[in-house]
Amino acid sequence: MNRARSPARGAARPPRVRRLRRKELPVDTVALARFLLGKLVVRELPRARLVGRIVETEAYLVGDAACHAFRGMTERNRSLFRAHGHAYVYLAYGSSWMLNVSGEPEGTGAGVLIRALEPVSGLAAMERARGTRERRDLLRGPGRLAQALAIDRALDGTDLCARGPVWLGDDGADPGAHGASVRIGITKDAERILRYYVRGNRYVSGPGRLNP
DNA sequence: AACATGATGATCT
DNA sequence: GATCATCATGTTC
Repeated sequence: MNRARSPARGAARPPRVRRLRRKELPVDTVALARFLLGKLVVRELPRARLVGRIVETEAYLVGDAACHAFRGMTERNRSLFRAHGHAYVYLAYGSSWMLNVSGEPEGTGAGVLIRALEPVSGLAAMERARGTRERRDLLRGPGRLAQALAIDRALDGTDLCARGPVWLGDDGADPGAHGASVRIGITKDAERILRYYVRGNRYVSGPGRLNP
């Protein structure tokens, strides 16, 4: 591999990452969507640890027609009803896996879609999984990040606050200023301002007009 | 029939 | 390099 392309140029060791505890997560889906900006998604693979910083999220709420749980629990959306901090992974458009974090107490269906990550470490494995070395395209977009991190249905229901194949971390980095907009790619309840992103971050997805 | 998308190619800078 | 329009895709209800 070409070490010159590593993002950790000049770093003697990777930054220390602390796993988030469930009681640290807001028990409110909107609050969680904002809280997660700047935090880390850590994917443990047999040969590598892949890490990305969350730079874009969307909240899907109780009573929200765009939320998969809107019409009640089904076999697919079951994980959305787990206690906050569990993974809900589903297939969109027949080909893209979506990673969500459940956001309410057990029995209530709502969650946060992780829409984009900034690459932090494990870039070589991400490049292999994505079939490109274009850094900006590795994790920008919910389907791309799932592909880069080898996230699929096998991870649905995973406790993201426990030791396991994928979890949420914090390295103490300043999350930076947040922006908000309508959500991307939906038709129902499309006017609600429930998308959050890190202002000025190059790895945020979506059209420029939504990222002022 | 709808759908929480991405790759591609055209066009502009 | 950025942005935009187009369409392939197959699960889910």
